[in-house]
Amino acid sequence: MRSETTTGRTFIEEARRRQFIDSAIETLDRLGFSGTSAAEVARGASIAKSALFYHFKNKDELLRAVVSDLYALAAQEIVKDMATADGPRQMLIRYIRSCVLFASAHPRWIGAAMEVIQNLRDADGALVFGAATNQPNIDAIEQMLREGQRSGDFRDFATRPMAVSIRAAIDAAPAYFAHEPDLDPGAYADELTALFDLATRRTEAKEDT
Amino acid sequence: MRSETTTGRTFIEEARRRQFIDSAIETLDRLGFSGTSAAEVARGASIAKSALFYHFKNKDELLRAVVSDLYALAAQEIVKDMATADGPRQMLIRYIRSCVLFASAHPRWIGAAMEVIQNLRDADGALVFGAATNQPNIDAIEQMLREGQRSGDFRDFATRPMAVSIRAAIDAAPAYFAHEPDLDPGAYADELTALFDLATRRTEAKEDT
Amino acid sequence: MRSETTTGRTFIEEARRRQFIDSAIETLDRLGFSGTSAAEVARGASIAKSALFYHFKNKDELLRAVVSDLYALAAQEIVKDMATADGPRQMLIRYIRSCVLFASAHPRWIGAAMEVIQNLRDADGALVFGAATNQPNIDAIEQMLREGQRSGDFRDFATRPMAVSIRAAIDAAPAYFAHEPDLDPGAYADELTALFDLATRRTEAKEDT
Amino acid sequence: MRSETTTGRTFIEEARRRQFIDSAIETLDRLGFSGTSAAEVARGASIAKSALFYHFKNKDELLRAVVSDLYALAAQEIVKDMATADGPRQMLIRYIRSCVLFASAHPRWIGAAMEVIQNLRDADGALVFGAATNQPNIDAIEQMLREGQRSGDFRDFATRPMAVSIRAAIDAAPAYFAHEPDLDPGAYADELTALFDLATRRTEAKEDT
DNA sequence: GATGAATGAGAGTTCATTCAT
DNA sequence: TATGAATGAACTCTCATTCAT
Repeated sequence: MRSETTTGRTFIEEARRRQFIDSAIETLDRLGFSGTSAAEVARGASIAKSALFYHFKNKDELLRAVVSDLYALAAQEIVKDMATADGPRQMLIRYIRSCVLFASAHPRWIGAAMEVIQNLRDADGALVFGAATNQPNIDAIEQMLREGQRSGDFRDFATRPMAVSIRAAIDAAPAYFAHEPDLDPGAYADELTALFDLATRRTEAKEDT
Repeated sequence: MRSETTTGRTFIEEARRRQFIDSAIETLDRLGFSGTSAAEVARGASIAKSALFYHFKNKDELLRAVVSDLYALAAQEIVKDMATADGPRQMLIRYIRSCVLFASAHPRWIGAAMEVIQNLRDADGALVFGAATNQPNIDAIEQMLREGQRSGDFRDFATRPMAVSIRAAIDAAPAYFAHEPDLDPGAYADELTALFDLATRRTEAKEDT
Repeated sequence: MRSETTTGRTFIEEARRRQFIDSAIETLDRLGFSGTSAAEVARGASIAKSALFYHFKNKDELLRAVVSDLYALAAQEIVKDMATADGPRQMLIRYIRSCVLFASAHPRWIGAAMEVIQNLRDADGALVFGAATNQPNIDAIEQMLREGQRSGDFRDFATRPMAVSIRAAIDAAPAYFAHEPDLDPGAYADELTALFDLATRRTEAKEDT
Repeated sequence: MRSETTTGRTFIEEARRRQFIDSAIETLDRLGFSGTSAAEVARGASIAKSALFYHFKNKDELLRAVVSDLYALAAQEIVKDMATADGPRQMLIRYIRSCVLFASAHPRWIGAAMEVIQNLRDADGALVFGAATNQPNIDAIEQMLREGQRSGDFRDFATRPMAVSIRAAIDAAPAYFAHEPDLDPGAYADELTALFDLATRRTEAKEDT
């Protein structure tokens, strides 16, 4: 009977969740994972601490939401960017560029998410967003790379170390954007794409850009 | 009259410090930064918790020791490895190779140190091992790169993004060594050196952008 | 909308604060300053120890409240008593009498407050209620004495040692009331007023009470 | 066989005890009772902490020694001063004067002893130097007062409150000497003796109650 | 005699979470 | 829905004391 979004939550409910998530992002960025207490998040949102546990089952669920909301947004934007890419080299270039520009658009959110990814653990001490979380990203890159090797666009290299390095280079970018806001993200993306294009392409035929 | 090491500590004192540091490394690796309580570290070392505070002024000092002991060892080994390198390209290759092999020799220690570096904060909430800690590494890489550009061995690229990416690729390695112990570190190093050699060198007899 | 007292606290908040303060007084009286742990105070109030830190920022604030609440009450009562005093001699007599009777009404509270005053130190090791706390009392007495000397009611003596001794005699009283509950406070006050009246008054004219 | 003092301790033993006691006095004066840890006392004496427990059964015994050594010295000096006093009035005056001058000679030691007297408690929470410690002093004063009343030198007053007040006035002096080193102790003593002489003596040629 | 090393008990404080209102 | 109040578990750290050397 009452107005609901597609998530099955009321608008007000949705609004409160966003308030808490936004405050969590800001707090994670400012004070880090272990400085991010429920009290601090609630204070930042100007809502009572106990309300947090009405909207989220527990603190972990809030932190997970910080990560998953970001992932959803990133996936959507990056997929859109890559839709029109043509050929393995362009796909890789588009992927790197898209990731870097996304990072430059949300440096603090990404920083916050990284705090959670690197620190949030379950009762056994295992990382909640462990290797399994980044693995799909790396797998996707590896698939692009193997595709390019099969098509002859890429030289013959071990795909795993290359994929890991590409992902690492992308993940290193947001820290720079966060602390050096004058950096030109486009130029930064250009450098990264050039780097990995040179590192991956087949070198025989030499008349490319 | 009493036997002392070069640090001004007795042997037994030195031994206890190592016990605690080793236990801290193991705990950081297993439970992460926020799971690493003084009680857990002491339990791992089978020594009373209060003894920890006899050997270290406080918990932070123990954690700092985890990092600084590693840094001291790494610097020593890497400098030794690079001593005989000849020319910019070889120097970069040696550097990367040396770092990767060092990482493969101490993956858990490095993982533990990273937990501390990314999480340990002072009373003001500022990271103790902040940007200032990794910056020297990146600066050193940048200097190598500029040297190579001046000598004509390297192509013309922005040195900062390249240095950041090199460091990121190196830092991403230990996580893999830790969880996939069958990985061949030498082969991994070969891939990385090839990657960045291709990305940096002046391409023969040609008009690169 | 919620019922509040003049302090800006809710009634229930105010009630809990009083519970803790009362328990602190009882504990200070029974076990002394260093025996008064947060755990013991909470146990005395039959409330969880952590609740203490919900109502008071820290233990020091609780202890300070023990003192300041007492001061507020004492000031109020003594000022009221002295309002109608006429002439220096009567003022001094009223002051002493009023202080002694107040002490006899709250001997344990005063003892508790003295524990705090004599022991509570800040981070630098300086007494929180240092000389500066008692000084105003002594200054007030000195002013009365000088007034009486100017008007010719009091003989010529050094005001400082006299004021210090008056205050000391008053402060010594509650310890007696605490341990000898049968003592008649009125008689005790009479003795003290006689003592200091004789010690201060001008002796020439001899037809006073 | 080895050289011993009258206390049954060797010279060196005696010397060490004094070192610890002196350091304890200094520490009590500087940091107060609860700041006076065994570690701090040992540091002040530049001796290992564990040595303290070789020379004293426990910390309490050290603190008790701070008090009892002072008492022994004080008793000796005051008795000597009073030996030649003649008549109740002179005796009281001599007593007050002697105490005040003694206080001015050892303000810090007295301050330290007071810290112990007011704070040291046994396992049950009872003051080790409780009422029972000061009582003899007060009793002695009371006896002087009663003597004077019997002989007709003193007027008729309740001896207990008077004795308590005299003792309190004496005890209040050292705090002033400690913080105002320019104060003239002789003058201070003169004021006190005048004060209590007037308060106690039979007023000439008159019909006091 | 004297020391460094070790320990258990307990200190103050924080925190995620619950619950009556 | 939202809040103030409360709690138990856990945390870092200090302390008096002991003991092998």
